[in-house]
Amino acid sequence: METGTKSPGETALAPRYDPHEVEARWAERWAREPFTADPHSEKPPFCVVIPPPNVTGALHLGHAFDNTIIDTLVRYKRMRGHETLFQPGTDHAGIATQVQVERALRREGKTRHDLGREAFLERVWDWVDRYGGVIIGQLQRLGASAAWDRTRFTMDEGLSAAVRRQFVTLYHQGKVYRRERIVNWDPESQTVLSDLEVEREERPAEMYELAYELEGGGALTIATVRPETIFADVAVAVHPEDERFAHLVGRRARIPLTERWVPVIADEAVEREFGTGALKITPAHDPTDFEVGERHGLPMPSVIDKDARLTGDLVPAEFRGLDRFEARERVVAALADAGALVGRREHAVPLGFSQRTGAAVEPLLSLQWFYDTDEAAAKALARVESGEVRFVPERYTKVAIDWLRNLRHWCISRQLWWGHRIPAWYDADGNVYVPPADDPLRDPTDDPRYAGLELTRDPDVFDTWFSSNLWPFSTLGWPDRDDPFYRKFYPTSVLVTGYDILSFWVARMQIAAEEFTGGRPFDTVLLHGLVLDDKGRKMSKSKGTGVDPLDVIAGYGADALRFALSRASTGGQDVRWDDRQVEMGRNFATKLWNAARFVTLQEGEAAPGPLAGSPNLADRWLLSRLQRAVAEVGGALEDLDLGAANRAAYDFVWSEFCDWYLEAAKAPLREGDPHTLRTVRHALDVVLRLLHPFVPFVTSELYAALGHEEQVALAPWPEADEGLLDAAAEAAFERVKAAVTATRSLRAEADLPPGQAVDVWVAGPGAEALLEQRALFEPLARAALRSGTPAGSSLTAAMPDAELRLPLAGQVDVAAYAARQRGRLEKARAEAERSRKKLANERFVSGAPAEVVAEERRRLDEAEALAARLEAVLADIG
RNA sequence: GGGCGGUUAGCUCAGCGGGAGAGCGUUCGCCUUACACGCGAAGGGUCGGGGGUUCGAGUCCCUCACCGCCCACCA
Repeated sequence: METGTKSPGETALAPRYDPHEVEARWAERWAREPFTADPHSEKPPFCVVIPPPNVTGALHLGHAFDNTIIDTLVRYKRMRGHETLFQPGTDHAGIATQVQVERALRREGKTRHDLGREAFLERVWDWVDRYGGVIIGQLQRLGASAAWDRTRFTMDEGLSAAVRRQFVTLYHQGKVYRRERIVNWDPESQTVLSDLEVEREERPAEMYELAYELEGGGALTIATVRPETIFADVAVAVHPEDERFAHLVGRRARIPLTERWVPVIADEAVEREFGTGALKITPAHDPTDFEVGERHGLPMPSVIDKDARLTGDLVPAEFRGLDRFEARERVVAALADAGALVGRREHAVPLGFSQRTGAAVEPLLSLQWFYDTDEAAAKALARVESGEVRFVPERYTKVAIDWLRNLRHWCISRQLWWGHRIPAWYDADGNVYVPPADDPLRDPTDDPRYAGLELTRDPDVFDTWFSSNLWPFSTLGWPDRDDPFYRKFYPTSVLVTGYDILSFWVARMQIAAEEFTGGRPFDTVLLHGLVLDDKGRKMSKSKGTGVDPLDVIAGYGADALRFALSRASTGGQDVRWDDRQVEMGRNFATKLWNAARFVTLQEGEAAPGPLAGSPNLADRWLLSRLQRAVAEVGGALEDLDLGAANRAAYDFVWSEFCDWYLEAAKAPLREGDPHTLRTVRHALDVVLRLLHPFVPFVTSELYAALGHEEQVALAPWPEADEGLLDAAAEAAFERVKAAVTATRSLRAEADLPPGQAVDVWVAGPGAEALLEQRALFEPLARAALRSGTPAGSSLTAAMPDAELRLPLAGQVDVAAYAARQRGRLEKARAEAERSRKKLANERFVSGAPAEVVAEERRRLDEAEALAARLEAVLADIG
């Protein structure tokens, strides 16, 4: 590739960095030559599967967050010598995709029923073909170093077969069963939903008190928020220990507006304190009532249909066919007329709404497929409790445990067309036929044993999550356990996702892994927060509060976006969107570009031989600091703390490498110092590798510009070299830095133009050491360093071991200067006083660690020396 | 009703047991031949309130307040 063959001097780096051209070029390369994984490699594996985005969706910030974190880790591990597999792919997203296509159809004035199942599915597949590649391209633009040659889709042949095997196996194990139970019905999308797909929200409503006439006289008043369902009542319940009603249990009550008499029963589910203490039991339309009905063996008539309208013979003709909300008003009016309505008041009730359509969910009795996950969940739970599966941040361990403990049977069938069709067939009598366990792909209609039977296939499909739960192993070749990828990369290393789908996806993957792989699907779960809008609310497309990552990339570049996201990933905290963080990333990429540009502009021969022992203090300081930075960044990445890694890398590169080292290197480089040239080039090389996981594009371009044939993504992570650590050089350089900073302050206080040549006089015990580093000091301070004290008046900067004096020239605001010095003196005195007090405390001296006490003594000395010098300075001013 | 997170400089956030940091913004200087998406200097915080543990507490414990999220079958 042409970008890989440039050598320094061959093509100068552009004076201004343009991320768009550079990023587009590298993204295109990584798409064309993906980072393939070798399952036969001897290297240790590191595998992360992408949380599969909706195949027809567009990249949003949640995806950008997932993939930035994943890719940063994967790039790091790759450089660290792991065989990495970033497994990409997409999800068919059953209900979401079907709703999209139905919406498009509606614009043509059609419904899916006008087309019929087959034609509709063709439309969906067209849709997938048309939009299906879009999000993959967007992920590539983000710089995801995934194995694009292995891209999977949950409706692929292989993955579909895996889903089918899952169902068939579970069916024959008796864990999957078909039953009539109360379910969450979405009347808008006309399908059942799992409990997780229902969002609870409190809504203002009314609670009605209704009097049920008792057999033999009197009445029992019950409380309800759903008076329109009274026609499906099969009992009235009170608490077994409620003496107010004990005598009524066993008698019968008449449902108002009807002539039906139902028993008064006693059940613990009734709250004595709530409402009137009596409850109507409507098993077909309330989950609690359903359980009560089961306990008491009550009939379960339904009066609401799948369009949420009142239906059936039990409903008086005048209400039949009415929508549930309209019916409520009419029934309430009728109840009032009949004198049965004895009270009504405002009462907030938690209502269920479909996560997808927003429609109010209707609890209905319905025949559906359920999955009993208890056994597998218990195994998964044990692995979480033992720490075999680790959660980061750790607090989510408890959330995961709670969730695995309190699982209810999962409704896996959906009345949709788009998805994996349930491989179950029925005969005329309703008997179920499922493929044999050892041949799950064989339809019962092709099974000679059932020849002659009239079998119809279940029209329903599976919940989307009933395929994505297999993702960590279905993408690696399962059910073929001999697939080299499955053998090499399973279980996967880290699962990265937002905490909001912990229960939807993470727990279900663990359960599926227990069922089919007999173990954990991943070692570690790294959960990140949600990206919130600038006001701290969840981003929402419908409210228009969303930020489009593609706009961000267009405006600032993908490196900038990645920088902002990795920096923001601390402790699973939510991220409030802030353009300034992205700007920071853009500026950083540009800074790096310019630093590299400076380095590549240096001509000459670098010194050969080892780096250690450079005669130049700045070189030794930088090499030592570089070691620490590499260790810190690597350590933070090993801890999965990307925010800390990002900060450490940023701080080192900007504040130390650029601000101090490159500035300090300028003078030696001007004189052709081969040691400094070598150090500068080496340091840049290391810096590019250090930063590559965070800002892959700009580092790739620059690394190539340094003349490397191999791309930086495949270069080794910087080697730790303890021999380059040099505490003495660090301390000595810090003293020079302090003197330079003090001199610059003097300059600013004296209001001297930066161009003006000045002398600075140094006196005191530290003078000698500074004079030795004159060559380093002078260009940084832009001042000539002289020994001793100047004649005439001067501004003085006091350091603990020396004074720096700048001769006064012209008018200076001495009063303001003196005030500042007094402020410093006060501060120094206060610090000295604090240290003195502390050291006078016997319990501190004996109780605290020796090095802390020693540090305190050092501080005291320093503060006292500084105070003394400041006093002298102030005395001079008068 | 349970559980969790947050409250640190004007803004957005790091720091989570040894004397408060960053970016942006503000003030003052600078086109100092890598970089004005920049350089230098400066100002700015009793780390939400109260109590406790400790030689020492943004940092650990308790408590209160406010903001936010998750879970939950009082109709």
